[in-house]
Amino acid sequence: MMLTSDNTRQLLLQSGKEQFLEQGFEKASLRTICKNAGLTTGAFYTHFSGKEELFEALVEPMLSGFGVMYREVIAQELSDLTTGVENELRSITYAVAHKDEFRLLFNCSRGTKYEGFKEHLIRDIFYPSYQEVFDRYAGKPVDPALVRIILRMKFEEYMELIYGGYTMEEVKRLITQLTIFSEAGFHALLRTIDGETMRSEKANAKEVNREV
Amino acid sequence: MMLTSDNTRQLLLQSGKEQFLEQGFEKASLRTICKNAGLTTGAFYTHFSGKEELFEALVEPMLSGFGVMYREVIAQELSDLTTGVENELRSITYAVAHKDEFRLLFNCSRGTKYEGFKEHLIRDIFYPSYQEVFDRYAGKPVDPALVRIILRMKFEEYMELIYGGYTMEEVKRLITQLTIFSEAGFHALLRTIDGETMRSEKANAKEVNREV
Amino acid sequence: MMLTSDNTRQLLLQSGKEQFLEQGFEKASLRTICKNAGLTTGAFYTHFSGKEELFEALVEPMLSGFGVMYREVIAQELSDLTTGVENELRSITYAVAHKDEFRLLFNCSRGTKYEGFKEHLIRDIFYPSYQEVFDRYAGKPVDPALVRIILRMKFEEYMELIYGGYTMEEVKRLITQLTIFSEAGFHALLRTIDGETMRSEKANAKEVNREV
Amino acid sequence: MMLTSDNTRQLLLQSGKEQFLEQGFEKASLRTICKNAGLTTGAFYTHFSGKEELFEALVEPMLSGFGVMYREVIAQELSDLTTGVENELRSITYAVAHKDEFRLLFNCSRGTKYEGFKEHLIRDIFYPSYQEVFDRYAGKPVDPALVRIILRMKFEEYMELIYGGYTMEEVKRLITQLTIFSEAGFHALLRTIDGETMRSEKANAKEVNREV
DNA sequence: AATGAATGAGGGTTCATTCAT
DNA sequence: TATGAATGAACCCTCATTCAT
Repeated sequence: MMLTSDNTRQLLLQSGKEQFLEQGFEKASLRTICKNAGLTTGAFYTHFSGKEELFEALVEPMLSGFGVMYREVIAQELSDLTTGVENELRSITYAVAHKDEFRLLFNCSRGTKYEGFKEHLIRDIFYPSYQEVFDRYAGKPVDPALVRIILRMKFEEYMELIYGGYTMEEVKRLITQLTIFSEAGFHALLRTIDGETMRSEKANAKEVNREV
Repeated sequence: MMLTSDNTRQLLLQSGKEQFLEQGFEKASLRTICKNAGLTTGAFYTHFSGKEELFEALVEPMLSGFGVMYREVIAQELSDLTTGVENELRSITYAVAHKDEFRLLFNCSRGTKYEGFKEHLIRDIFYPSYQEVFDRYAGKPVDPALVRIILRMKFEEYMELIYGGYTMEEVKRLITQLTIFSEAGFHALLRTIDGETMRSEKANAKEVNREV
Repeated sequence: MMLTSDNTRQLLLQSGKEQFLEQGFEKASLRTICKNAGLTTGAFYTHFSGKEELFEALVEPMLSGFGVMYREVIAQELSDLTTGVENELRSITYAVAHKDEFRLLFNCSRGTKYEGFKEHLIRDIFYPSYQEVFDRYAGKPVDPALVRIILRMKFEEYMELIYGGYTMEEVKRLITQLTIFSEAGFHALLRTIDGETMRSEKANAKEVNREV
Repeated sequence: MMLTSDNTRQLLLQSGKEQFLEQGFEKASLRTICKNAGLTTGAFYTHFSGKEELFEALVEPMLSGFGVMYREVIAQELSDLTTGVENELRSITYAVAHKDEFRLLFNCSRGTKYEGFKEHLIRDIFYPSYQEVFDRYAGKPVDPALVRIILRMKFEEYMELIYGGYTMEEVKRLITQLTIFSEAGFHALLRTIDGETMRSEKANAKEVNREV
């Protein structure tokens, strides 16, 4: 009977995920979710306190898992600036494994407490560490506007890698290439900003290649 | 007076815009929109045929204006590959002037015929010309996956430029810097892909700077 | 200007007739009626006090005309029992000339004070005189149930003659034939009821033919 | 309990029937129907998918029952021309038992898919077989206009028998008498049309009586 | 005589949630 | 655990009518 209960809960989670992905949280009908799960609306409330709790139950495990992973990644990122590709690959692998939940979080959460989570993530979680990494990497404070923009671009890069339907090999190759892209770009930027444009091209160019 | 009618329409558009931005199209209540405009729900239908028409009236003028501008920009882009910065600036300036409407279109249109417009824009409008520009620029076919990703990054760059609250001077500076970023990145990418990584660093590095 | 006014009124009457015939009184929309007449809803109220008055204005002239005619017909019917065909033809001719209005009255008046008019007409207007004619014709009281039924049948006969799309010649022929039908039927009925079934067939049969 | 559910459905059917009969389908208010049934409007949708389904639930069982019966009746009618009275009695008995539903169908169905059902019934269902019966009975093609009219008269005869509030004995007697009426009338009509008016009165008159 | 914006009530329907069973 | 009937508020929308202009 424990099994039945768990099973029912799983059915509801699955059906809820489908509806939320398809319709968004607000438009998704609890009736439809229950019907597709082969249950009545009444039964739903045995397992969840309401529509929002169902959404939370879908998203929360992924979120805490992501939090654990992210803390490890950022620690390593700060201790060793050359671990970029592996860390990114690790993040993406996690995200691909939780594709649907990420989509729920980013695209289907209007009306839940996770509405605006993407902005929160970027501004309050990613940005501070990103700024720190950039500052260290550049050896001096980098324009926050540039960091913000490049962070958002990186975020979008991830999104396409996650949802583009690529194999993990393709993802790995693309990450490698995009790291070349980003780091070469960043270096060129630093040179320009420093007014060092005409200086030490060789060294910089070599560095780019070495890092990739 | 004549003004009353126009005025009411404006009040509804304003109130609608606020509600749609705040709640999204589906969740936004026509009652609330009307109440905030100081009207009964019945009065609404003197001015609009329904909720969706109100949304369209908010978004359509911006869209056709954008279409006109985009056709000009892309024509120039194809005829002269070095006009990037000005064209981008022009696009962004337009978008900043229609901030709210763009946000309606991209973030608040679920349930309207504009749902999925962002994907349509990227995939069907921007991507083909973007691929063409990249192919010409590289002098050979570029991996579509890379183009897609870089396009999405560019798109996100725009988003931050539009919504980051920057002055136009800041935007101009940032675009210039980000063009350096992108083009340097792209060149580095081409070199890598060509297997030319170890060769002629100087020439390439110079080229990057010349073009920007 | 008097002409303009009359004209507008006529436009509204025409448009109203069409809508009432098509949708019935209740479902017919005053907005649509006005729009089809090329007017605003406000203008309507210059000419009519409301939706129901428009309906009345369509039906009332025909009704009083019919009342005048009917009183003449019934007077003659009572004074000369053999004038049936001419009287029927006269009634039908009138009805055909006011087809639409009759249809409004009988089929489209739900929600107006004319709802139930057909029942009123049959029960309170036609039935009493019909019973009287039958009683006189039979020379003794005829079963009211039979009179009611035959009256309703006759009424339906009229409906088909009016709305069947026949020419006036066809109508005339059909009335003549149906009079044979009705009178032969009625005579047979009287004989049966009288228990005179086996008697004086010849006389009765002759009488039938003579009367037609 | 189980009864509660069925009970509620019955309450809604009853209340719906009353409102539909009183106001017609379109004007009848679902809110009123529910209120009279002692329910909220929301509860209604547990039992019916909408207003029209409630109407259908009232009318459909009667319709299919009538269809079954009618097919039997018409089969017998075609195989044995003298079974008229019993068949009519059977039809009327059925109709009397479903008085309200017939009225819903014929007088209260505007706005439903049953709108125009009476015309359909007369034109497409009854008329063809009626014409056939008449043609066989006469031994030659009978003027369709006459058949149409007499059919409509017969239909109206039924209406009065159903709604006149007669006992079944009265109905039986009236049908018998009206069969005499109709058949005598029809025979007279045939004689006239044949131009045999002056000939063989005796034979015809006898035939009439024999058949009735 | 005509406009058309505005009213306010009501339309059918859907919703997340509750609760007796 | 699960049912599903019931709630009551809210949804978008349409209506006949009014009235300042």
